[in-house]
Amino acid sequence: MVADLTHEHPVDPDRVAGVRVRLISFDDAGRLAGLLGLIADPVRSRVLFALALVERLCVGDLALALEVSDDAVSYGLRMLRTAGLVTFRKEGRVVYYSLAPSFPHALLEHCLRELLAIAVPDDEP
Amino acid sequence: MVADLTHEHPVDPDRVAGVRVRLISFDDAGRLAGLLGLIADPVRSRVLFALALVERLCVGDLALALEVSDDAVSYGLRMLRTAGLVTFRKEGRVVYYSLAPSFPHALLEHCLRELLAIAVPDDEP
DNA sequence: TCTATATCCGTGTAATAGTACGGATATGCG
DNA sequence: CGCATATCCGTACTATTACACGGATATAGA
Repeated sequence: MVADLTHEHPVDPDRVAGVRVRLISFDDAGRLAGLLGLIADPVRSRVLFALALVERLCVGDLALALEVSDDAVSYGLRMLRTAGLVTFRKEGRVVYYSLAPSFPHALLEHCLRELLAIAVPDDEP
Repeated sequence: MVADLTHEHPVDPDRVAGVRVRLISFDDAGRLAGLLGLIADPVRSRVLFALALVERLCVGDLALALEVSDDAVSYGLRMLRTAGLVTFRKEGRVVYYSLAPSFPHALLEHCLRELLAIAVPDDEP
């Protein structure tokens, strides 16, 4: 039978109802996913880690430090600053980026390190 | 000039060097991104929240609770269980899913709620 | 002023991801 | 035993994404 017509009646109505009232909305989940998706990228997460380590860096130096192309860094920074996660200050022809003041510094540093520890042991082959 | 040939010399060699030695590797960042990317999805994050709320649910009930298709839930669960974030137990023809024992329950619950609070205020238009 | 540098941006593209669809499998029920 | 249900899986389609490329802009220095 067609996939979406199955399971008309809940197997466990109580739990379903419990989830229905307490679960975050699809919109909120979308926003959360947007933020997480922003960090869920090797270049961007390393940019954030790098900025957390040394406070500020310009685009070219970030590219050198991460060993990726200027374009990749520039693209990543554009998304991060559009989301308000980083700020920049132009000094002459150099643009220095830093973590935004509102950036959840300790939180992310902590969470990401923990998640990293979880991620290392086993991986999907 | 071509984008990737610019910025041959670091503007701030000390900071670049500092980042180079202390930054997480591209591989680690990839694994981290993989894990984050897994959660960075409206369906999957809500699946995780739902399972955290009511302990266990079968596929069809999850679909009902989240108001998405069976297929979407099934697909999401497949990735989550491939990554070891959820476990399942087959009872008759029903498959019940739960968060894996090793799941960073409190950590994620905490982090995601915090991130959600950050994500709500402003959004990219 | 003229040239080189640092960065940004628009466009194109290749890879990837999410999901619907159709079918397969297994289990329980009458 | 046969039918309905719950779930999984392979395939196809679509949307999205990350990035390179070429060019534009601004600034510093000669």
